[in-house]
Amino acid sequence: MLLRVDAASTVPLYQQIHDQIILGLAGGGLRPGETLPAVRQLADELNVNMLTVAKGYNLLKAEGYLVSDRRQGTRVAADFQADAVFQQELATQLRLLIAAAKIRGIAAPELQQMITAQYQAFGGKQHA
Amino acid sequence: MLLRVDAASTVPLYQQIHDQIILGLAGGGLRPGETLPAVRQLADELNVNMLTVAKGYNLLKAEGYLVSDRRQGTRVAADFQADAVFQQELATQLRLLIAAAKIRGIAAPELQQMITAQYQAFGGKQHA
DNA sequence: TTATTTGTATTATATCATATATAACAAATA
DNA sequence: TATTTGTTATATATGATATAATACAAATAA
Repeated sequence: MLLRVDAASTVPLYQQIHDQIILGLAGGGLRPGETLPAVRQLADELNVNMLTVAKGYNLLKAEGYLVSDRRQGTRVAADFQADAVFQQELATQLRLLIAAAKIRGIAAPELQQMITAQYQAFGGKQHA
Repeated sequence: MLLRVDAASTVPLYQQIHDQIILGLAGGGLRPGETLPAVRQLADELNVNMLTVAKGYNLLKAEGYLVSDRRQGTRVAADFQADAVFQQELATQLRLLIAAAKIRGIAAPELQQMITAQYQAFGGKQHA
């Protein structure tokens, strides 16, 4: 899976790494059990510091997407469910997006169709 | 419309002000043409600095939600459409949310129902 | 006129997040 | 033994965030 970062973006580098791995998991470019690049290797590829990659990995580990040990490096977790914390986060972030869309005249069906399209773009069968 | 901020949150104060005004617009607690509190007054109510409120207002003005002049203070704009910049932002942010939901086993219909519920929670008729 | 209120601008300061650089450590492997 | 893994530690630099204290221009109200 190919990762890229934009140093000029206002989005922190570790957050960009985090987000792209989430997108990779949804799209099937990363699968449960698969090993990710070592922090030093990915840092070298992206021209960022080792600790920046580690910060992105650690965030994903705290969320349950990745696991690490000193034998096999960092791997995708076997499975991850939607716990209460995630449900709450999702609802909060979705509410703000919906509010902005609604006041700009975007109705519910239009937003729902965007969801349908995005789900199909990710593909239907991959991942845990 | 009542605003509150949480100084302990990781979300910047000016961003909290920004987000709550968006939610207020969607819910009808704020209407087109309505005057907002003066920066000094709101700063006093929230116990934050005047410039922090101004930063939140300025962000909303840059997005087209508010307008200011030195006569009548800061008011809600008459109308605001969904331009290309907004559409792009919406799609990007929605994609990340959908990716996270999908890999946690949340299917499209569940997400779409959340949208239906949130739209109804905001109410159907208000605002431009 | 004078005083007040509005958003805005300026200058200074403090703190935290972000990011880097460098080095070292423990655990496992080749 | 040497290498690779994630991890930890220390130090440093920069930008974002937030505050403080003034001041200004424009409009309004007394």
